[in-house]
Amino acid sequence: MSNLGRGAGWNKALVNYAKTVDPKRSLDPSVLVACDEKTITIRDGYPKAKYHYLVLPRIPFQLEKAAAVRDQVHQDEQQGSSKETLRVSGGRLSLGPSKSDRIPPFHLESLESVLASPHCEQVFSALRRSRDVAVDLMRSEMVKDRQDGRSWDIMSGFHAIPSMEHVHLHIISNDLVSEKLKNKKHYNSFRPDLGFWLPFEEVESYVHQGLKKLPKGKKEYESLLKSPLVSFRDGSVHSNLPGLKAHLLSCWEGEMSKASGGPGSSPPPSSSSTPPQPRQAGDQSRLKRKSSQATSESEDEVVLRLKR
DNA sequence: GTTCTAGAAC
DNA sequence: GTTCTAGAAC
Ligand SMILES: Nc1ncnc2c1ncn2[C@@H]1O[C@H](COP(=O)(O)O)[C@@H](O)[C@H]1O
Repeated sequence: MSNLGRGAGWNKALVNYAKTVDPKRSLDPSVLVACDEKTITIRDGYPKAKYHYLVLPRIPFQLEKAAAVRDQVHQDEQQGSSKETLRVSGGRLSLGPSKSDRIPPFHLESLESVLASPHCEQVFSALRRSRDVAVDLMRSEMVKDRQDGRSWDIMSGFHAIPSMEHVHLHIISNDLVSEKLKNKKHYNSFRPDLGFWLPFEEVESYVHQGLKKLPKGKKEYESLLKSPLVSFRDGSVHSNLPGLKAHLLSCWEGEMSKASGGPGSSPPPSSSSTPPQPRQAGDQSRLKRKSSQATSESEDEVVLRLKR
């Protein structure tokens, strides 16, 4: 388990987390945020903002039987199979969990494979539940960490083309202020207004519409990562990363110091953001300036301890 | 000379 | 994905 960052197997780290049998026992509390029957939420190992979690469907992922039959019906309809086949698969007699009641692990390899899976509704249903929990936990953590008890926008979404194996939902504070944000690809992959970042609700709506793949192709998404360094805050263009990072820090500090609507006031807990309209390079705006462990029976077992 | 980017890693 | 670092850019 030594080659986490570099070397062969670097892209398997999240699969290992997803396979954890007893996360509360075997994962360090500094890593584990929460878990339930279907998902596990961890802290991102290289956070690209002040707060950054990952929600992973667990392996094995147990299917709800009634829903699994619906999945099968849906799949059969799409494939035009006979009702005879449907009766056999849907009417199978079985008692208790069995291997055939689990999502085949390869369906969970990536966002693309989840979308293509007949079980994507169940995966997204579990992700939504855990997303909501994770956002609440992150907000609590923000409040706890600040003397003034403020919190700010939290985004949840996917990278259109992920690098790490196993589908993972990013939950990330919308500041993008982090020492670990080191290159253009990092920034553009989380820029909410570019198109590589896919808000959770957007992908969820694809699932509900029955769309089985993303609207754009791989090459198209990848080309977005090479876009110039445009601030998601005000559309300003930056000629290098250190300059952009200084700008992002000052924007966040500004947001934190401006007058608020009162004690405890914070932005609505929406997880998407509405960015400003991109501004044309060359106009007169600022350009290129140098530089508590839950007990066993709860639905969502919250592991993150919130100190008062 | 220092800062910054971007490609190799067996 | 990360780390390391050569050499481009300033
Ligand atoms: N060993 C690791 N442990 C925890 N998180 C990781 C690890 N390696 C990479 N990550 C994170 O996994 C995420 C993968 O992002 P992506 O595949 O681009 O959606 C990134 O945010 C990384 O910081």
